[in-house]
Amino acid sequence: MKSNLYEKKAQIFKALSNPVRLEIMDFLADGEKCVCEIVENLNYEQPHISKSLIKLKEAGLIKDRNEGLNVYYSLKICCMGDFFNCLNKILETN
Amino acid sequence: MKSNLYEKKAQIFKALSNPVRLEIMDFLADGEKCVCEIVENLNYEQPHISKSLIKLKEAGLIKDRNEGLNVYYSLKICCMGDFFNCLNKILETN
DNA sequence: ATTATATATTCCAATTATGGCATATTTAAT
DNA sequence: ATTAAATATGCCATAATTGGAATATATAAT
Repeated sequence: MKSNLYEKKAQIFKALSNPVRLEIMDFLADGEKCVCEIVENLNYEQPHISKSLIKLKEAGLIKDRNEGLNVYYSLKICCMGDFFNCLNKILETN
Repeated sequence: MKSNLYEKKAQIFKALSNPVRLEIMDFLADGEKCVCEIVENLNYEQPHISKSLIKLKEAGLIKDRNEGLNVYYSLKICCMGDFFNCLNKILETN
């Protein structure tokens, strides 16, 4: 029960424990974006971006929406901003 | 510069991306504890706990203090609670 | 039906994390 | 100086993650 909950939380943190995926989260904080926009703006291979998005989605951090050929991703979590601010403080401190 | 910042944040998330370490963070939320108390309360080997604590400390999430033979660890971060509440919401949703 | 475009998947080698066990280090007490 | 107790470190096999390259799938347009 309880340990299972820690597992699930760890899963979420794991999804966020990668610089590329963090950069994607940051980019999505600006609003919904299609994969192509993300690939254009961040400098990584399209398959890499795609895999990163899927990992974030599986963790429940973002959601997707199809429109023709495009897939639009957006944040599904509202409290990232606060926590990121907190992290910035930590990074300043040490 | 910027990518380096994402690296560092990813490092913090990585430290939190493990159920044992999350359980330790939760336990420390109650207040400062020595390693022995953590080992007694959580059911893991002492070396495992010790290594987990060091990883959390390196990430800047906890701090330590020596007193005789004992080493006391405590949280160095104030915003975990809010973010954990947010995670709970996510976990309820999916 | 063919072609083009957007996105996802598979495969793979290299790196990194995990957790157990044995052992080392440090401090205090006798 | 020895011993005991608390904590940290090193070693190791296994498992998971990483990111690149090639390929597959799906949708739309001609």
